[in-house]
Amino acid sequence: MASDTYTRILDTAQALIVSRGYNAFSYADISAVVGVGKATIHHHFPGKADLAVAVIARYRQATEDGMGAMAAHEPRADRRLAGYVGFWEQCIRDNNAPFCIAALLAAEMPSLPPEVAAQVKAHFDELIARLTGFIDEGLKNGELTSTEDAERSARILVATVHGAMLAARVAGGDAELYASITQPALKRLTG
Amino acid sequence: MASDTYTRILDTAQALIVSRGYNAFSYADISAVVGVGKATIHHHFPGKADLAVAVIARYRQATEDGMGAMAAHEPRADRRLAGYVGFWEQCIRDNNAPFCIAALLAAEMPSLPPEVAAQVKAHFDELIARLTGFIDEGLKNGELTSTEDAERSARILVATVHGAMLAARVAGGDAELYASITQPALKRLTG
DNA sequence: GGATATCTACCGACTAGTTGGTCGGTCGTC
DNA sequence: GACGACCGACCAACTAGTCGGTAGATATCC
Repeated sequence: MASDTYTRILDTAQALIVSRGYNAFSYADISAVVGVGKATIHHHFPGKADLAVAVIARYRQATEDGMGAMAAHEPRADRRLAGYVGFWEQCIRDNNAPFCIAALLAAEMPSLPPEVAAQVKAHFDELIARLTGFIDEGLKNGELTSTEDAERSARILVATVHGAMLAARVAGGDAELYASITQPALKRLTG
Repeated sequence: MASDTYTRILDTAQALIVSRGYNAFSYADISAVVGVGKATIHHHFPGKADLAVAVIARYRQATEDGMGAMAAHEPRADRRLAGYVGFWEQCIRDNNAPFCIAALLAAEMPSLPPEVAAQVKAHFDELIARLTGFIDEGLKNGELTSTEDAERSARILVATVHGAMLAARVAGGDAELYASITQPALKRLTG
């Protein structure tokens, strides 16, 4: 069972990565926030890469859980996509985790330890696969329309969402700007 | 007149930032590549932030020059947009500077020195303004069509381009993937 | 049931290496 | 002789990571 300290280290690391990326957070930062010795962090996560991998692995799981719940409880494809896009709008609005950790790490890709890079790639693949599934269903039952195939539509949607996150971040966390970019992208699929 | 060393420091810093971001490049890295003492870099650029600002300022100028040239020599709006989108496709394909420096720094925004952050914001504003101009012209003379206004169309295009860069980077520099995401976004405007 | 061994969580103190940055000084040129 | 370009040596602060050790819980053996 995951101890309290273990979880708090993960939480803090995640928050720090979201705001600074992989290269600009340190064990000392986490140590100060959690109120625990640096050595303790090494006890739970031997190296920095291990810590980052654990953070992304948990993030991937949470994403999969969220997507799975949506697949189970929301039958309409258009609402599923709106749920994905809207989730991030809310995150930016609440300023809690206003950026997709994987998108941030994607930018740092060339300087990432290989294990971390592999997790980032895995997240992208899973995310695209999930959304491709949603869109594919929607195209077949007529809830969605697109001139592109499902996978390409998914990739375009994700790219737009990530690009909109960047724009919102540059604008100081502007959720309206994010929405004004992503809503048309959504509407193009939902018709 | 900009000395040779001065320019080579800028070039190297730019390349390093493109591949690693602001936080993960050091004076020592540049020193090793350029073959000049660390103190020399400080002589030309007193602080790290000064260096980064100089890199982005030069990048902004180059962008403005490129956009200005396009405005002067390419009368058709659709070809102007294709020029912008295609420029990055070529960069990814050649693997020379396969990422927009400002998009990368945008991700690191919260951990950037204020002067650097200001430059990033300025680049985004200029880029949007230029593309908005192109699109506005195109909509008026019928070369382009869109259900959105010019500025929003520009923001959507830029977001898609930046998101596609991320996707291509995760996929190990896949220019085809970049193109497969950006081409439909372009076609939506050029009809 | 009491002594003993083991395990996990945790810590202070340390290390070797790196970070951005400073200093005094040397060289060649105008 | 002033000036810009440049350098080696240095600095304090920070980096990830190591080490030996402690406190407390849990299990094991007699």
